[in-house]
Amino acid sequence: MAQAIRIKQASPLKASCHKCSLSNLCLPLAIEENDLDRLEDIVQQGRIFNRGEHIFEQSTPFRSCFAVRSGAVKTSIITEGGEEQVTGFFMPGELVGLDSMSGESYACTAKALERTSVCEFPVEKLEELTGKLPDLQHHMYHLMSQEIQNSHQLAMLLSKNTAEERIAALLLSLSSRFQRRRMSPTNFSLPMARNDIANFLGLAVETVSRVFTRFQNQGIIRARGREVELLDVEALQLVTRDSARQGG
Amino acid sequence: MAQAIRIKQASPLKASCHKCSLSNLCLPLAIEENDLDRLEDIVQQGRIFNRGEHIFEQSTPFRSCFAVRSGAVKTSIITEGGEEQVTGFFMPGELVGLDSMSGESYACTAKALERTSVCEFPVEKLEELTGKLPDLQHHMYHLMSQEIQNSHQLAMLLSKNTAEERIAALLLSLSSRFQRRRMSPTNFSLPMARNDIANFLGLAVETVSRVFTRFQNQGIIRARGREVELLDVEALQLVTRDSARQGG
DNA sequence: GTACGGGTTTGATATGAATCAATCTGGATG
DNA sequence: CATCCAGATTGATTCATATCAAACCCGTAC
Repeated sequence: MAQAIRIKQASPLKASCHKCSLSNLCLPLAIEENDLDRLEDIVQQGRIFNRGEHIFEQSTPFRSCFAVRSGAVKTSIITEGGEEQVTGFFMPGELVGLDSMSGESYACTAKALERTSVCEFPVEKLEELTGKLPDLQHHMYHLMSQEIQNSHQLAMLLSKNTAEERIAALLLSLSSRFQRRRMSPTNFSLPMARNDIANFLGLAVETVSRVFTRFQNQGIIRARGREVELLDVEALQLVTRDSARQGG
Repeated sequence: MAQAIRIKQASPLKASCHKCSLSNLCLPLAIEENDLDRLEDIVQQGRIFNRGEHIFEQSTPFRSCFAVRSGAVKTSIITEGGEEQVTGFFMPGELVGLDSMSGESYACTAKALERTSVCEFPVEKLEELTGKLPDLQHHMYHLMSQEIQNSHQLAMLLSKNTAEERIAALLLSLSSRFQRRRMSPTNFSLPMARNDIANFLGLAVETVSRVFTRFQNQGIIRARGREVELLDVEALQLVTRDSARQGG
């Protein structure tokens, strides 16, 4: 018993990227096998967060980016008026905090949507390392620009698409992300509440609820609480492209 | 005299960051005086674009980022359906193309809104250089995360704010950006058409027009075509905060 | 088991902005 | 100078979604 504790003390914070099952999704995917050690040197095995706990909070000093290891994370910004705007959902292998690399403090709050574990990358060390490993630097640029594109995509969705289109798009996005993680793309459990979906997509909760039931009545999905089954993926894709049909 | 010419010939494509009046806004602001040469080594003085000309086009091979030198640029993405979504406006000193650093091809189209000159930074060389200059690398991270934040801010505006709030926010954003460039913050000429504003803010042109006249009738602004005068900046700020007042 | 409460669903009504339809303006062109 | 045309404005009507209000569902606590 005392020994178990001892062992933990021996390498208390280091995570193993070599052994990590997410290495093909997360930062390791960018770098050579023999450079992995250097990444491991700077990674810290973060602690586990229970549902609802903050991983970091807006306006507190910015120290690290976090890779989701298991669970799910939601990021949001709070306005002066106290309103919340959900800016993203993050699944295992995805990096949270890239939007904060511009300043002294976090630009958003990150919250665990379920029991979640993360790996922590202190920025200073990360920047130092990316200066030495061009591939890693390149990958960081890649991730950040991806994040910009995602956000533009979201803006597009918000400004041009109907409630149904937005929700279909979200379901499909989640679906493909589950698939990349080798989970069922048609049968999954939403990590977030209706409320978060509504906020993220710029809708009222009631509207989200209504669209879910409408889709259900049309036989496109089956939804019971957070459990969702996509019965007709093609139909969903058709919904998202409806705007295109009319527009072009 | 002959000497002045000689100097120009010696570096036909090279831009002078040393002498550039935008050096306190653009990439040079990040780096030491004595490293400026290395930045100059990779910059190419781009050509001048007339109103409406493309600086780069979506889906064509991604080669470079561009700093606006004079004029103004609009970026937009085109959907499969052919719809356009304006994703941003760029003023002198700002870097265009950061959202494309993730892939082989440009993620958006950049178009000159007026007669515009740019400096070109080939990505390969830029990445190489940022690997050597930590300050420059840091600044790139800074710019990209800023871009993410901007985009989140836009998403927020689109999902939570009324037409009036969105337009007030845009006017204030432009105002402060003009100010940073030592131009009047209250008296400027909009580089973009109403149509672009509408598209960017997720509104119909008619709505933009109506809000402009409404603001005008309230004595908050004066607008004649693209010429705009902000008569009551505080009132504009109040408009943007109205949502906060009600929400919190 | 019963009571509680957050999250969700359903229904009725209100509303901001889109859409449709003219009209207007001002700069470019012959 | 008259014509043209894209962009901008104004007005009337429609519509998707917010809002308000109530009921429901289910896991948790007592």
